[in-house]
Amino acid sequence: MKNNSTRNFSTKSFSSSSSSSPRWSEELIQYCEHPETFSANEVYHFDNEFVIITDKYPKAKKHFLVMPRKRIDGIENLKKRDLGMMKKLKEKGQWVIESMKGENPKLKFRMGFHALPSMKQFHMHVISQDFISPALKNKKHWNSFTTPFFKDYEEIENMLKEKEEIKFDKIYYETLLKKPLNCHLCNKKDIKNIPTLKRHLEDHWDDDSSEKSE
DNA sequence: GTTCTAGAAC
DNA sequence: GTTCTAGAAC
Repeated sequence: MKNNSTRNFSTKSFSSSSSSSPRWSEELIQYCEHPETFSANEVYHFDNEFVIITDKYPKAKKHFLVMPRKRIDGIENLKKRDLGMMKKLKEKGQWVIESMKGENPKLKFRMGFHALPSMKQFHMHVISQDFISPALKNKKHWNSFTTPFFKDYEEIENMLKEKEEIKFDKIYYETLLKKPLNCHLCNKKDIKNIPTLKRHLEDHWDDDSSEKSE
């Protein structure tokens, strides 16, 4: 088998010939601009104002991104005037959660935002709290959803009501991502490594009790 | 955001 | 020797 590396013609003049941000960070934008071009597995729902996609690398059994189709670069570019959009965003999120709970009442959800998102285009995570998924692979993945790095919807809405700008300290929030692995359901702290954490999460899912002794 | 992989940890 | 993490990616 050959390493066919001869595909050098630059395809698709995407938005960033002058911008310095890498292409991968802009991947969400196409879902907002052309939701109709994606399969139902990728785009769960869309209308004129919002798109709901299934996360390409889900970190739990159910993991969606809910986004306004209007271009908003990131959480730091939210303004007070977006409070109306936010309320509808929340309703979209709640709608997905209800739908998923209909499929499996055992699922618990949070909806919210990363303090320091990697992807452009403002997006809200709707993620089930089992965190059982092959795509959850490292400490950063874990801590981004289980430490204060994850901001619940209500917190952001309240911040926006109080201040015109939302800004999180980069240094501080990056340190949160390096914290030890602690269980989000029981008092187990400093879990040895990711494979051990994954077994622990499976146990929680199986016996459905949020208090584990081990 | 992911992939890949060197070398740390076990 | 194998498992696991964490940093580079031009």
